[in-house]
Amino acid sequence: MENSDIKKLFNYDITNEKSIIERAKLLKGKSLNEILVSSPLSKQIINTANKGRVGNLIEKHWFGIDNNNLSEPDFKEVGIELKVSPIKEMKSNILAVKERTKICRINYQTLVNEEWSESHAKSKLNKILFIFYKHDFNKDNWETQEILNFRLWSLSSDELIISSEWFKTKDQVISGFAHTLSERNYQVLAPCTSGTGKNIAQPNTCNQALAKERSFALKQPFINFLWDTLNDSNVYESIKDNLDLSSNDNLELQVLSMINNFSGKTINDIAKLTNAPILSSKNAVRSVIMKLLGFKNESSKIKEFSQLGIQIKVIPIDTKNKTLFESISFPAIKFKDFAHESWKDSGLSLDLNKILFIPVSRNKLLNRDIKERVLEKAFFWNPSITQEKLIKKEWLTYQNIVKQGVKIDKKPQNSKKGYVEVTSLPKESSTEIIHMRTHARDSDDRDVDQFGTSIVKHSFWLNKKFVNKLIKNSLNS
DNA sequence: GAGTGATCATGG
DNA sequence: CCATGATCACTC
Repeated sequence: MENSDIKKLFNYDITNEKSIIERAKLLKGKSLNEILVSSPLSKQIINTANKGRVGNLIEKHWFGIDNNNLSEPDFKEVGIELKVSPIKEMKSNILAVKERTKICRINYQTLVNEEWSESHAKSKLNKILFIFYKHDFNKDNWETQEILNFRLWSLSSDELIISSEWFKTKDQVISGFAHTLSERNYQVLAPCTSGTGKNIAQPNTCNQALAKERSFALKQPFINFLWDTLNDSNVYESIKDNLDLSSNDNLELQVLSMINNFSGKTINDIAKLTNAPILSSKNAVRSVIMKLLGFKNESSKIKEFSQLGIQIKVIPIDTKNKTLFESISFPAIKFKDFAHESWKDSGLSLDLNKILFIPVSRNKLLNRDIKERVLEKAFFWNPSITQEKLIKKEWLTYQNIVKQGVKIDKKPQNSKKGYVEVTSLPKESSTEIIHMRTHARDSDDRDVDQFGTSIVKHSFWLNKKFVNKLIKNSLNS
């Protein structure tokens, strides 16, 4: 279609950034069906099996751009690439980006000769117009999915980390190890498997090893940060600014050394040294740590941790044995959603992406006072390849049971209701790393599964024994 | 005292 | 009020 035709039919100037943004603004609140209905083009049957369907629909029926597989940006005159990103409801009231955003396919043969400034990836990354829509996994509701918001993002602010990860991928391909690439070794721009999953040839390999087909993708936490700051950017503070760091490379080490400088001290001592108030709430310890890390507001979110998908867990341990009192919980799942999730995009997979554990010890019997608790040695953890495989296996076991329908028996016991509900879900003792367990206000705080069965709210927990091993390893290292 | 389902308590 | 971090409490 000619640009002049686009102007006539779609009422905006495809060669002008402002005009494109004005057009994008009108998308807010519209359902996919409304977009189709308002389209000046003839409708076609949408193939709901096509993963690019939402993007294609918006490109074609809202912006008048023909679907293509050219390697130039969608709005080529202004160098803007259009990406749609599904938003899912993680827990009530909290909306988050569902998955990574694919940028472009990696061509191993040509990548090795590319320069960053002229690369295929950079041409797609320079400027991206993200369009966020509310995802519905039920295909029958496909057309009612609604556009929530949009954001124009420029590479410049994050080019350092993104280009360095592009080079990291390139270097590995140059050295003939494209077959050992893994998304897990990257923080923002990652080579993730894509396409049909088949294995293809790579240059420079010495044993003819085939590599999986991959694409560059911006990882979920990074996109989620862009989404989250649309709504309220004030809740974030930068830890790099607070600690005066120059790059992401040593972020973790710097954070650790900052915290571990104070290990062995009581919360009271630390609060005094950092001029932090001690709150009466359960996150009192966390608040003190935030002050220690230089945060002005102890309830701020940490910008870089959000972008990199790192979360902090302050974990109570016993002074003597340095072991957990309890397993560690994550937010409650929603049974209906859990039955439909894929492991990679699951809530748990994101929660386990990377964790900063901050153990705080107390005497099991005597010491109830938060002030007297002692900061122990903090450490980062993310699942190793072996651990992740096991976690995924255990997660799938739970998912399969939920898919079939959880069985619930009432067993008499001396509780409020006179019985406890025993489910067919595996217990902690029969798993190694994670288990599922009730997580509710009380036994009337319930969820409903896809069969209409009422069940007490549950969440995933990290097994006590497993985390105890992590603590031990950290103390011995 | 480990294991497991139930429940408390705070702050947003 | 509700989600969640934290912990309780009953049974074996």
